[in-house]
Amino acid sequence: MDSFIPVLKHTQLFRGLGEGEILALLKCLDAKLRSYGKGEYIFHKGQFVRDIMVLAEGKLHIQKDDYWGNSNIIQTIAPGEMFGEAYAAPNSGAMLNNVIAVEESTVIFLDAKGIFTTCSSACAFHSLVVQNLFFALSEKNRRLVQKLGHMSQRSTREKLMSYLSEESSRQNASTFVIPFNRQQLADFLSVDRSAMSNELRKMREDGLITYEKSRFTLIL
Amino acid sequence: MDSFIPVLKHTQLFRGLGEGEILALLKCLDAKLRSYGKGEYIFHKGQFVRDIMVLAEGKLHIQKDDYWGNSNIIQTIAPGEMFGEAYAAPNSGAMLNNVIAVEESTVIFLDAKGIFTTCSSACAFHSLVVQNLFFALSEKNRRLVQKLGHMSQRSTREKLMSYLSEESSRQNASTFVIPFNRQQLADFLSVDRSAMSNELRKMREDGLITYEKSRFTLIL
DNA sequence: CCTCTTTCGTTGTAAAAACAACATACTTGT
DNA sequence: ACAAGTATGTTGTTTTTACAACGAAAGAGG
Repeated sequence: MDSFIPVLKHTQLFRGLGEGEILALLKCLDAKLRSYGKGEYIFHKGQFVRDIMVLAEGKLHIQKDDYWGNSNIIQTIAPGEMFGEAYAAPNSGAMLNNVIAVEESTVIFLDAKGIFTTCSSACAFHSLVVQNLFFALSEKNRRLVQKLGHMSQRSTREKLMSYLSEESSRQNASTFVIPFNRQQLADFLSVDRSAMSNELRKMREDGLITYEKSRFTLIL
Repeated sequence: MDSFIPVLKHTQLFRGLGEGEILALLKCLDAKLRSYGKGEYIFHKGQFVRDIMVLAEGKLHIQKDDYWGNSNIIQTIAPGEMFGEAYAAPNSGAMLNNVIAVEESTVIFLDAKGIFTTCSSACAFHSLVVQNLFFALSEKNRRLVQKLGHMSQRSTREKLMSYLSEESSRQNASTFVIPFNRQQLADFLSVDRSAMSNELRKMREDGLITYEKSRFTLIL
């Protein structure tokens, strides 16, 4: 566990805290580690969760899968990122999505109720953590709205342009790498993979973009 | 302003606080009132906001409008509900959507930075407000994910079923009234109104639903 | 009560997406 | 290096959606 302190130090949740404070907090929050293999489920839809999780290493997808096998990737989680905060509040109900490891991953579990109750060991930094948590959730919120912005586009091409534009401005470069393969990008945008592949080709023919694998360049 | 205290008492933000405490907080947070006519904009996309707003009366839509005149209703706001919390954090960037009054409405503005800094008048309940804020944001988060669930459905029929099912279970009744007219529902689900109307008829013919205006009944 | 405006349903057509099927390229493990 | 499995691109067909146009119904205001 201690080996992940350097990672934790740079997470949104523990921003502004020293190593000693983090160590104390981990105790307060009854931190637990668990590892997952590629393709393994961290959570199934319908499960009840009262922990807040931080990804220590690897890569996760939060996704909604339907009866017919269609997936929709709600969000990707990179090391240092948090997930499940939206379920930390009491009366949050069951989880609405699946959480899956897309690579070998290690997850840190923190007891959520410890965050809202002042702990015995007099952690004065609790309020800072709550504030950090709030900021993180607020950022996630804005990201969800961004994604809704892509999904609300009517055509596949518009969805792609919306997503690629955002990614370009987020990475502040006209050439950038996206964290998806084709199937995953299609799942993320909720479109058919082959149709999307086709549309990408047309967009390239129309001189809007060039690409190779997951590296895209927006033209003009 | 004082006339809205009873409303505020039952908001998520001020849950658990007495009237006196709310009154003190309103002072702390430099509360301001403003009224809007039907169709008037509360915020335009691109604006910077550092306030948290509570709707005192009326009805609002948070929506994304594109260049070609398509709207996408991200969320509807009812009296007592809060909006803009996702922009309360510093470095939140500009607002991504428009906020529009769909009826005559009154909005309360609260200075966000007052919430995170301890105030001079020693409001001990600040931490409770922060916690309330967190819970509210977390619920909004889950609602956004729900909406993403509808939008990720491939066909109009599936989108409708997804939305109507949720609304039915949320209102805990097989017959229920939705807060949209046809155009608004179409905007909410990001589909064409006439095509949606058509699909609704087919669904009725197929014995899945009945409806009249905004009152729907799920069959079986 | 009448007129003007908005909402809702209906239809036909053109465009787009889903789907299925397959070829090719690329990975991974052995 | 090989084989098996996975990812990507391509194409044709079927289904669905967007769009446009219009008439009927409902509502608002004088």
